[in-house]
Amino acid sequence: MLKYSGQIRLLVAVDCIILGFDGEGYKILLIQRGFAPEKKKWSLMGGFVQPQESVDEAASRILGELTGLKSVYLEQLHTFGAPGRDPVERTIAVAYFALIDIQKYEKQLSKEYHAEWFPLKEMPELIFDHSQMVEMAKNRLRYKAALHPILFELLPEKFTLPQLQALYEGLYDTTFDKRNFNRKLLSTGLFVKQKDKDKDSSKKGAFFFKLDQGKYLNNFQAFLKFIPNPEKFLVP
Amino acid sequence: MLKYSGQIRLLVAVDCIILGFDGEGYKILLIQRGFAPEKKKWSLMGGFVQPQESVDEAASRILGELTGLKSVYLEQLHTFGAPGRDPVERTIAVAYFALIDIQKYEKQLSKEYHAEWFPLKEMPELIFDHSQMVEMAKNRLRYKAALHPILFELLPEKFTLPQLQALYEGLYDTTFDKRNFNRKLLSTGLFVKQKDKDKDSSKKGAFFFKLDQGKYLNNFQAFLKFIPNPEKFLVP
DNA sequence: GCAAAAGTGTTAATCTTACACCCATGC
DNA sequence: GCATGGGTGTAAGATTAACACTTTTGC
Repeated sequence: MLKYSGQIRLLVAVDCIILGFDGEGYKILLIQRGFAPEKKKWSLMGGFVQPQESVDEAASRILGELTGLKSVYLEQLHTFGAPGRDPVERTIAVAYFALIDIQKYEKQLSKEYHAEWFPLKEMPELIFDHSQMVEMAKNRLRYKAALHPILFELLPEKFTLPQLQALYEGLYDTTFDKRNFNRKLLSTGLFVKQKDKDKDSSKKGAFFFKLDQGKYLNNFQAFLKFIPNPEKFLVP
Repeated sequence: MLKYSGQIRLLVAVDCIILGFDGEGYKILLIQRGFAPEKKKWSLMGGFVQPQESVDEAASRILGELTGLKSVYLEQLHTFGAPGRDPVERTIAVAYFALIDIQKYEKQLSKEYHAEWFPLKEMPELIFDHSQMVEMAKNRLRYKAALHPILFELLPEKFTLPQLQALYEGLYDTTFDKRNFNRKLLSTGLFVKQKDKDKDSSKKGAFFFKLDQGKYLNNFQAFLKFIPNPEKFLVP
């Protein structure tokens, strides 16, 4: 089935930037590369696109192999195609980023790949152009989260307002006024207050909220200003 | 230099969505495919990534071959990788979109490809998944133009406020109040009023403006709300 | 002199921000 | 009883949106 003669064919890989939140801060899931070159160095989880699967399917498959997760938020980020980016052989990398709730899935991580969660701020040096991919994923997430309710992909079903605020503050590495923050978030109407409280992180306890799933799915495209002064934080 | 054994290699193509504005409306530059399958059907300008060039370079090269243009706004859009998208042979397509000022460059179009500008709203059926690519490019442009001063890539050096308004109204297929529109745009401080007027499109004539290049380059990332109620128009 | 398009200000409503105190509880 | 973190309201300022008339000039 090779019919465009005279053209070269290239390896096409998928690399996944897997970001998580554990209630404390952002983490990234990395694997220790098991083969040369750069053996033992840390790397994004990746793999080659197979003959019968789409690139999107390859990304899902690779994410599933590492974490056992299906139906995780997964979005194509960017394609990296410099000729020398993989020294072994020219490879085009399509980068995807995934958002997962670490607490929910921690135990499902495959042992096979020596995967480890790193605090995003203490990420080790990565192979090839993977650091650049992570940087781009961070920017994309900041951009998107300023406008769309995407960060809920990182939270458990039930969450508290202080947790939510920590999630936003961690992403933008800043602090927000909790009165204004709560008012803005609640005004979206996306949340349903629960009767029970999270008593783990304070004496008084903070009420749990759940997403109103119907509104969430219908309002994802809603263009909301979740953070003040977005221009300070965003890179287009 | 084939060292990742056992993996298949794929054709990697670049397809360019070339959008222009001619003072009247948005246009898209298409070529008539010169070979089977789908010969004579309309198509985006594309080509294969060559051994020594990056994917970005391939996009620039392909754009240059068709239009003779260098230093045009060109941004990677998305990678399309379904197995059957090109019936001839499996090909991964990295789509880019370009913005150009038609009036400036009209005459440089290469004859070689039977290229033609179509009003974006009267675009013919395209081969493969190219229509989907165009749809995505439109959404991306709408999204980006609502927040960043990107549409100036479509205008000549000197432009008038009514032209600018037509540019925005055309993109969102709506109308804006000209008092509010002018005030909002001018409040960005990105424009320098000229002494001369454009007398072609009205009797009274409209003053020309130029971009303040310094501010434009420094403020591109500025996060401005160029259109009211963006949530009505945007798809994330 | 009139048709056609350019240009210009004000007001009301809404949204955003800054800011400080009380509440509930575990220890 | 006190330390810790959760929860709430208001007022001033800024921004946005709605709205109509005058100006210029080519014909």
